[in-house]
Amino acid sequence: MSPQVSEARPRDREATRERILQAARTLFGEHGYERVTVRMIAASAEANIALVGRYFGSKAGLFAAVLQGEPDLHTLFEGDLESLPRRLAEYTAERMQHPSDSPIVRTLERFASHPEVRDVARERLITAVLSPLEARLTGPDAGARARMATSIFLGVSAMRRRIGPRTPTRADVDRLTAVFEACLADGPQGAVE
Amino acid sequence: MSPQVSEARPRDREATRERILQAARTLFGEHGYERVTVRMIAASAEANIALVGRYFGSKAGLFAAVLQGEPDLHTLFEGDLESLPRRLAEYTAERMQHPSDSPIVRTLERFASHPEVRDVARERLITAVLSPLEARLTGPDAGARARMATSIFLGVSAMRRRIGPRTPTRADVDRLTAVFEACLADGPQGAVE
DNA sequence: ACGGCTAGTAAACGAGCGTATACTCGGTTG
DNA sequence: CAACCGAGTATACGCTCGTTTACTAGCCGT
Repeated sequence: MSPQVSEARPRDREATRERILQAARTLFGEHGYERVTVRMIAASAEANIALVGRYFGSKAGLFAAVLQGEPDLHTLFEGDLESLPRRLAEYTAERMQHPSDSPIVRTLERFASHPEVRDVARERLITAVLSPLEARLTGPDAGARARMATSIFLGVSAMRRRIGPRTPTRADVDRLTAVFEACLADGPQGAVE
Repeated sequence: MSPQVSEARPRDREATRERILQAARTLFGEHGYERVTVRMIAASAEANIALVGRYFGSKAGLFAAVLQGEPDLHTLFEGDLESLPRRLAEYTAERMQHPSDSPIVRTLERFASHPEVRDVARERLITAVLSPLEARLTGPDAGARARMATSIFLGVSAMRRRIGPRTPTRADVDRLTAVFEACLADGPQGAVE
């Protein structure tokens, strides 16, 4: 028998850890925390179940590691302020089309009620989305406006996936832009009237 | 010993069924489908676990019965069209303050990925919220506008509860009103510019 | 060549889940 | 009073979960 029957993997702690992390990233983003089992992750990573506990302590620890490793959305909030609503709208629309992109956002969208997980996800949401967005805003109530925009930013796509996974049209993006303008405007009542 | 030691309940099939249904309504609304166990429901209703299966077939059947029994939101969408955005905004804001109200909405907000449950919840969401709202709209893209408004309507409060359960201020409601106006307007680009 | 460290494995643990079964017992009916 | 129907009960089944334990086997320094 030739030795490449099963293509034995070299023993590499760091590479295995990374495979598990990547599998968890994908699966958590796809199905959410509670619906993904440690066995699913291990199978997807082609690693032994026990290694998840060994390298990350627990399932919640692995989830935290996933969130830690995800890049921030800073670049989305940078650039000129005037076109920020449209950038948010386009990013939101894109997430509707390619739901497997951006596992962190999908994970945050559906992070559930597991107490252990809720706190770490909440903190991550604040540092990755809410705070950088708020930092860009001027005028009164910047915190409240950023909070509402974040809610729409994440909440819309979480719901949209449920009530009709249509690909957003140009008009949808335009409307979404108007929505973000209305909620980010620094006037006393936003874009109303 | 007086006979009221444990205040033995009279045997009443319909009353017991109703106690289970009410307990499920509350718990599902509070914690979502997956996080509520049949045992929790039975304990809360002070009924035997087996009765849940007897009266509702299964946990998913009980969930469906809860959704069936909840009243529609028709009244919210009735009335004059001009003030509809504000009514939506105020209702959304109220749900942020009193999250235990309206179990159906909370349930729909967080209905998860259980296939059995997703379909019934989706259908209920469409008939209770999306369709009546769409029926009120005129102009082109009424379906798309109603879909986006529904997404915001449910998604915002679902997210808001995560990133900061503050009671909405007057300015928040105003901003939310502007948001709904922007997304419900029948112009080509809503309220923008 | 050969211990020893360690990545990786196999298997089981205890707990909790939804569900199903066999039973008890109170109230009504003949 | 006795037979019976059905509401309510106690309990266990089969399963999956996250986690842990005891073990195997490859690589390295000497």
